Amino acid sequence: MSATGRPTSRDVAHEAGVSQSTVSLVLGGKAAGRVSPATAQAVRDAAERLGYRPNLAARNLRLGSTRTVLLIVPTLTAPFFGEVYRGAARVAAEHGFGIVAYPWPDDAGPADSPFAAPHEAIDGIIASSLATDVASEFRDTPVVMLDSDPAGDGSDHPVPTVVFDVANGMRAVAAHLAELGHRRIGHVAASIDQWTFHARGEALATAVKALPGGSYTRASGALEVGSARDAAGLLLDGPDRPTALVCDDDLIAAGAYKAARARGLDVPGDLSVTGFDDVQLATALEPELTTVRLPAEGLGAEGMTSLLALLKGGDPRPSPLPGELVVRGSTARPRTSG
Amino acid sequence: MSATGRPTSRDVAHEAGVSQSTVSLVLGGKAAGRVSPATAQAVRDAAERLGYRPNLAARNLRLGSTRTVLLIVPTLTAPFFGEVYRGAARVAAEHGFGIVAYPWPDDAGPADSPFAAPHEAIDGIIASSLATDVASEFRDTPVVMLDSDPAGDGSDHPVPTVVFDVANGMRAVAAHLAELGHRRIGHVAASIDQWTFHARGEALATAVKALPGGSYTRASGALEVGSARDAAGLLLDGPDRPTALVCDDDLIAAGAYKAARARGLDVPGDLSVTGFDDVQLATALEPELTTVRLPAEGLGAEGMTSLLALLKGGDPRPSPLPGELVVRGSTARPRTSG
DNA sequence: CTGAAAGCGCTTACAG
DNA sequence: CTGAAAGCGCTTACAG
Repeated sequence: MSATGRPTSRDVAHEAGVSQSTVSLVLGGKAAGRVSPATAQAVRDAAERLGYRPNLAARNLRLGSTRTVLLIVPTLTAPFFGEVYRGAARVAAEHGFGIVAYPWPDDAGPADSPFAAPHEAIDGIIASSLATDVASEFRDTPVVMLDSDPAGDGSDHPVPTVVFDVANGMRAVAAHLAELGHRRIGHVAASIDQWTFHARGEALATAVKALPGGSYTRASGALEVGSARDAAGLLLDGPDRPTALVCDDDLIAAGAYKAARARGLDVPGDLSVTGFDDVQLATALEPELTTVRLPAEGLGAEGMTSLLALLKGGDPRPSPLPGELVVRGSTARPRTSG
Repeated sequence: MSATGRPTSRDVAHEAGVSQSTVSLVLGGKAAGRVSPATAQAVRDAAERLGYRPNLAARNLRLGSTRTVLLIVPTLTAPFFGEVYRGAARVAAEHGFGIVAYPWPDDAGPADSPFAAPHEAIDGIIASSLATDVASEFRDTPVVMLDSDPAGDGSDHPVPTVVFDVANGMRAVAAHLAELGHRRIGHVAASIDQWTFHARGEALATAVKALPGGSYTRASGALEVGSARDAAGLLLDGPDRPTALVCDDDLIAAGAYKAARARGLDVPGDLSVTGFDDVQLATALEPELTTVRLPAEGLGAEGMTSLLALLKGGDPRPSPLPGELVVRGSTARPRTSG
């Protein structure tokens, strides 16, 4: 056995009384028709006795591939990214790949790029909800972007990008509110410079303004309850108070609830509120939140599928993933319909 | 340049007109006093021109260490684990280690153990909130457990374990409620077989029963809003309705809010409610939730510190991390004090 | 100050 | 059916 105490394939070979290459063949599953069943069994027994596990660094070096993909997310602290991971991991597992999650740049503390980290031994990258220009940091590593501007950074080397069809989701929200009779619609926006929020805002403004008698007002704040409450308050205290508040995100909707309650407004009696994403919070709130469910797991799965295609030399062009309006208790006809 | 297109240290050597070992010395930061500044600079320039990045599989194989630690968590979909990751990653980065997150067994889909995955090339494992007996799966890989039974599985080979002092947290909740005048206290428990929930329940029951006139009732449900609402409802509909509901978790408290509202009970006027964890939801609720803040980031940091000690051959015995009672709007004197 | 060489533990042609 | 050998790209004594 080696000095470190960890057995190698040589140790197994010695134990089984065969050559090291035979061990490799057997344990690599390439023994069929090349090694006698008895020998193969002896090798497996020896490996078992010694508690042998192959050294992956050696295998990776030899094969020039790690069958591992790095999933870069802005934070692990949002449930959304856990679902993205799950979807990517499922597809990866079906193809013998593993996924490693890497929060960057936020959670990691000292601004170390993924390539300062030891996980560099990877075949490809899925980057979620990051600015498009980070793709250039990855040099020649194949990369797929998630939830980013599909138009890319305008470079001549477009990166495959999987997005939600958030515009359509916002149009569904606007249509739902319009059907209930709402015309004065306030938008509590996230003041975050990300493609998805720009797309949400644009789609909503366009849809509301296209409504006969539609009026669109807007205030924005950080993606955080207190800030969202203040932004919603601005809209509620302004002239021509909106009868409905469309929020860029479920957490922002929680802030809108607080602003409403602080002013003695009942949701949905006096004010309808909608969210976006449909995270767990949406059903924890009272009343439960009308929102747009985004298939986060599907995003991860589609991202991994595209990356696999890319690794095979293909040129994937993923289509946007549709969201789904989920109507719950936070929307109703406006008291003074008009 | 190699056939794969990725430059190696040989390529850099050739470009710079030096030997491969000199390249390794320079780029490995071991050139001081051994390589002339001019040569060193030539090497760095050549590496830059070629876009050279070292092959980590080769380095790992040579060094026998990956300086990478696997963080195993039951799910990535809870914000709690994101914070654990952040704490562990911070300490790891300070020591030149990287952290790789691995959800297991839940999120990964097909029940593949961490050792079926390609990430096996690791130096150690931090396992959070898993059953203690999984530690035996890891054979000779150094492992530290987080948020698990500190007594271990009773084997002769105890695993270093970092926990929160949840018992003390529950005692603080009980003391807070007792001081407000509550005596009939209901416990909405999580029906999950994990050390932390057993410890929470035991500490609360003991503390309440020690109160003069104290009465403890209990109902349990899954860690999910609807199930928590039903469990809380059971307690509220029973004889001698409790004046306060102590919940095992913030999400369960959201369920308790719903049960109260469904019965026309005001929180905190008619019913005080407390949570545990202090996740984002706690301040998104209305009223904001009195709860116990658990230092999740500290748990990750302490776990990594213990693992580093273990890797150095030490015998770490981490102490429990204290929680902190955070009093907000969901607790008040009972209407009929006594 | 610099280079030739050994070797980490695998996989896979190749020879027998 | 089995084994000897090359080589993946590094790091690090060792020799000069």
